[in-house]
Amino acid sequence: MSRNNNQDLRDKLLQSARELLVSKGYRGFSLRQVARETGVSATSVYIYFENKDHLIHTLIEQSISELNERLEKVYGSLTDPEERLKGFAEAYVNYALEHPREYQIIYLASPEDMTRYPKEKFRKARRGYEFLTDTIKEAVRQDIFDEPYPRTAAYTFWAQLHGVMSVVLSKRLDTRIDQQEFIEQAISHILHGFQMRTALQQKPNI
Amino acid sequence: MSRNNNQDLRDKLLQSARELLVSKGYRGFSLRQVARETGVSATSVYIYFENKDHLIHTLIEQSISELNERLEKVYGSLTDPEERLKGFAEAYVNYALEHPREYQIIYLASPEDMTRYPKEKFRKARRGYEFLTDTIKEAVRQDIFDEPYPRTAAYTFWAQLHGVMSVVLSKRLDTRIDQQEFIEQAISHILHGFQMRTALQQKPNI
Amino acid sequence: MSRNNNQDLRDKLLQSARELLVSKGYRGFSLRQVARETGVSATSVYIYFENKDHLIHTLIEQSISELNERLEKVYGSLTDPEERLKGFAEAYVNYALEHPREYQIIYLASPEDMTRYPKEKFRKARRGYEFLTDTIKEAVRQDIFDEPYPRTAAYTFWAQLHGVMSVVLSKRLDTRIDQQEFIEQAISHILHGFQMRTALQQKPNI
Amino acid sequence: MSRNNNQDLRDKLLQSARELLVSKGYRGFSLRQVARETGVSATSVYIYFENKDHLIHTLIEQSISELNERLEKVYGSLTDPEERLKGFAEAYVNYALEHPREYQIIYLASPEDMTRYPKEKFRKARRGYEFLTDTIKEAVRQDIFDEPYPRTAAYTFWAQLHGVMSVVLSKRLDTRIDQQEFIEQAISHILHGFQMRTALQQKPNI
DNA sequence: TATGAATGAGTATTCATTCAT
DNA sequence: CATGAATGAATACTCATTCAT
Repeated sequence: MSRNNNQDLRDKLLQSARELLVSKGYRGFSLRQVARETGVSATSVYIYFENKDHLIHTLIEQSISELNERLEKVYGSLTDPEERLKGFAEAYVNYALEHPREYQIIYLASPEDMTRYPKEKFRKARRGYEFLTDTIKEAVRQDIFDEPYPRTAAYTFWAQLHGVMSVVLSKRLDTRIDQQEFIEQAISHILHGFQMRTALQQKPNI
Repeated sequence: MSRNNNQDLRDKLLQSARELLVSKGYRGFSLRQVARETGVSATSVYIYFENKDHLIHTLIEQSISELNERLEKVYGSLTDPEERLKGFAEAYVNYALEHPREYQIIYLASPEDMTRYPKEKFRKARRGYEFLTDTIKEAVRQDIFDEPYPRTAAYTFWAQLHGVMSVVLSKRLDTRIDQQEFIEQAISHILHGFQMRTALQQKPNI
Repeated sequence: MSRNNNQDLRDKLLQSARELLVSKGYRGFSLRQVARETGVSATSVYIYFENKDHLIHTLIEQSISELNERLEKVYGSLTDPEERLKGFAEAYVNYALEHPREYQIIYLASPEDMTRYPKEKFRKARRGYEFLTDTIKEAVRQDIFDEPYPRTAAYTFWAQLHGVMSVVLSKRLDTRIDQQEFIEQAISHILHGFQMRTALQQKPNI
Repeated sequence: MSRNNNQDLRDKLLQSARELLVSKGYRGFSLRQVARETGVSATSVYIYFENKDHLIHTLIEQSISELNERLEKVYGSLTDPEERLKGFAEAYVNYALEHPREYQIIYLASPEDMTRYPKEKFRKARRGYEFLTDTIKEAVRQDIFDEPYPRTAAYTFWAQLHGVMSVVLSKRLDTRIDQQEFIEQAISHILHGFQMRTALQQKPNI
């Protein structure tokens, strides 16, 4: 019971933190604000989190886990490499659209900033890349793609998607452009960028 | 002479600000820090910049202008759409690599955050997109690309590149991946993503 | 015990604030000064008062309450309107003389300045006027005074007294004038100003 | 010519200062503000005024002079003591109503605050009291009033008027009270307070 | 006469964190 | 588990004033 309550408060704190972190930005974020929002004393936050960075780190980890879970689901439900890749792209985009706060938190702090916390935790984030790398490797094995460095390609894929969602969520998109259309076009471009490398290189051979 | 001195200090302040803004992030950035770093009283900053936002805005504007100039140079020196597009990508990437601080500043603040400064200035940033849009339109005219929405495609292109350089500069890249290789691969993917859309759609026709 | 300590510090802060507010004026008054004077960190003030205005407002309210209490006591202990009025004048003057700081604080900020705090609280100040108005009304009923607008007359009475004490406390009085004598004369004038209006108008009738 | 220009700028500065001083209050008042408002550099103010206090002092002196002039005019145009006193009251009130800013400036700083400037200048302010004292003395001589201490009575008169106008200008008047009515009543009370003292004391004699 | 540059001091306020309870 | 008290450090910004030009 008490366990439950504690967990509750911890979760409430994380929830408030999430909201503040993205709504008010890194600048407007403070433990005091989090405590105030949660209706608890500022000191109480320290019962659940060592310090500010620890709280933020927890937030980042949670978001990364959730995103990874989505990618894992795709990985488990599809087998064709091309379909999987498309599935990854869609899962990624949907997560960003459905949980913009959480998504943005993932990219909030770079490893550099997080001096106070172990880099080891950042490794965990790489699980998502493994699904991607694995899929690309499989595609190469099946002669669908021609990627000499699958891991590099996986990072490429991820980076391109990130760029797209980053532009969308930071509201930097030209008002004359339809968001939905933009995302679809982008995914289409990115996927075809992979497929076609093979085609391109075959072209001259013909 | 005195002119020179004044300009000097202003520039020095901007320089310090640039460094702090990216190294310490939006959080650790403060006018006092800038002043301290420049070896000048905190008050002096206000002689050259109305307030914090004004200083930051100047920084952003400078960076955007410089990047745009580079793109313009490419636009002026190349005529073939595909080559131009490649040139844009390379210019973009090179700017980001040569001036990582300036590059990151461009994406530091979203229009949302900059409440104190005119949105009109953000429009200026769009000049780069015009070069891109123009080039893609030309490619479509020459039947090289098949893009129904050139402007959307331009944003797509830009967003992908941004994602790539963002990953590079925030040091999020897996240590086992060679940065140079990663960037080249990424550019290659992005460019081919454009070219091949035509090829793809022709494929079934064969 | 701890209760006591807290209340103690709060009171000490209010005390220092009172002194500074009147001695240095609205200008020289600052929370930091208050803290310094109280021998406490500047931040500590914010534990007891939301902000500067809140502290000042508390000060004003306290003074008004105390003055009103004195008037109420007079109201309760005397019944004859003329004697009551004289009692009011004396109570008012004595309060100003005994608690010059508190008295001056009452008139420090006009409703205009206090933008951050509810006007509703200013209404509280009017309780004193009610005693006056009531007394004048009673005098009119008893045919002692001939005041067509008792409320207006109450404000008149109050304003005249305020002018007198204001001159005394701001040390604007000519050095050749005895303060005690000045106050007595003034009260006498003010009271007779009320009584005599009736007399004056009766005169011609004779 | 240049003389003229200089005088112009000095006057403009005083004008801006007057406006700021009362509109924004003592707190919002600053030399920089004055300079800004006048469209001149902050440093320029120091050409015409030694420092902030000197500027403010000049303002106070000017206002006092103007008020005294009005009283002097009344003194010169009326001879009957009672009429003169009434004339003084009306002149005083009218000046406060027509030039609220200037009027309030007179009472802005008490001698205590003006540490940086000679008390001697405050003596000048007393000229107004002399007209009053003189008039009361004359009334006593003509057996109209019975004031043992004419100078004290003069200060009494002045203080009451000040209280009245102070309440009006600081907007402390109850909204249900008509300002015009209030002022008239107040003047009437104050004047009768003088007249009637004689009457009162005669009364018992009858 | 007028100004731009520069500064030290000061202001309100917020924050992360510690400590005793 | 939870909190109130307390603080040192920091921040943006404003100001009065001086100085060299």
